[in-house]
Amino acid sequence: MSGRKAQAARNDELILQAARAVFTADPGAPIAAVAEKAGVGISALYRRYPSKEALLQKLCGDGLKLYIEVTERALAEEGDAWEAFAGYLRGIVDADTNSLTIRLAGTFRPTEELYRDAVRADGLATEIHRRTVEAGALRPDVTVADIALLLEQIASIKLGDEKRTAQLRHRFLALATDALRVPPGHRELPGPPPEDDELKARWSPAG
Amino acid sequence: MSGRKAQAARNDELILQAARAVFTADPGAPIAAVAEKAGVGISALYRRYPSKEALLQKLCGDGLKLYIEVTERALAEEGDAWEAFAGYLRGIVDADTNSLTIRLAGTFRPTEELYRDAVRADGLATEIHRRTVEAGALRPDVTVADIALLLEQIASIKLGDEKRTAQLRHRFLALATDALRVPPGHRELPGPPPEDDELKARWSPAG
DNA sequence: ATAGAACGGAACCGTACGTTCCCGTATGAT
DNA sequence: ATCATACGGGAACGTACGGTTCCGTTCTAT
Repeated sequence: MSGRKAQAARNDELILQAARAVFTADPGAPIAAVAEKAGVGISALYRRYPSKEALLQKLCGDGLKLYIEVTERALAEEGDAWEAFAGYLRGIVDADTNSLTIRLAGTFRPTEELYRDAVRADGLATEIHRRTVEAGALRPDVTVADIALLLEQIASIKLGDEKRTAQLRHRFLALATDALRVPPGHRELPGPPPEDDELKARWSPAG
Repeated sequence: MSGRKAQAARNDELILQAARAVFTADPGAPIAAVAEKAGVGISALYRRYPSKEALLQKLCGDGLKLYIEVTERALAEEGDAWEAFAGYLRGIVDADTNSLTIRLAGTFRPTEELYRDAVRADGLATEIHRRTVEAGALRPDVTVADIALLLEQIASIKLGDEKRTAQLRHRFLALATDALRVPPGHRELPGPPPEDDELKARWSPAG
């Protein structure tokens, strides 16, 4: 495969990577910025996606699938429950799906498929949380929603280039992790934990 | 004092409160939203501030002064060093100055006064950090910049109304606090801590 | 009554961005 | 070699948005 077909296939990937990078850095970025970053014209974008919304849905869907993948991998681990959980958290931070999936919330209408994947991701997160609590490794007053919100906070860190940002995120993840583990005696956490409804509400158009 | 003068004086305050509320909720909000929230016309705004930028500078300055006030109050405390520090963190979260001061970074040119206050705030934060570390209450591998970035993360939480948001922020502050205190044995934090330069870089127009 | 301060809000204008359209170009078949 | 065509580049279009200005109105003090 060469010539036009090859360029088209290469552009497919180029555009997705550029879009991911651009919108991760700035969720409100114009579509022209994506084209420029990808080194292609705007037509190349519109040939593949009928609108900006469609592109965002695609990116969000991919992010969600990656999230699911990482979580499933963590659930498959058989060793120490705490290590599996800590590795899961690191995996999510590395995958950096929260920056896109969540910061784009409310900027487009979720598709049916997106919704199904979100439910599945939710179920998996609940599962690994439950497993870790039951193993007595994760403090039981921390809910799944707490973890979700914690990961969002870490995703909110953005300083310097990509590499530095990742480094700092892992630094703060380590700090948070110290607080999550069961051994030491903790004070009771103030206030009720975040509810699923509260987190979901942000996906409605009037976010 | 009554009539027009009274309304003018009332509007001064009304406008500032509205501006704070609106820009805290959405740093990119239009100026018309402030006028509407304050229940006044746009003229009332432009009579007091020559431009949007001037209003933002005023808000930012006020936030910085409040930050300084809270920190000074914490430094004045004579009791347990850890309790003073924990109270300081809660005070900053309550004052909610980070939402404005930091999220507005780069959207306007900092004034000379703003710069001086920032330096002062920086000094005070360093002082209370140093004091707490020296008292052996705060883990020594956590820097002032770490604390600053941590407070930013907590300020990034925004869920439901103002009350609920404050509640959740305190919940996660409590979690983070558990990780900061000295007693338990921690793993070494990965990656170098954030540098002052990194944090300051965001204030340049090309943020 | 009248001058003038304070306002309300419509109108103006520049900008930014999603989308469309036209044209050049390289490809692959004839 | 030629040609029909798919593909992509990027200018151009239309629209929405938001900062700022401006004018008519209202209310106060004299």
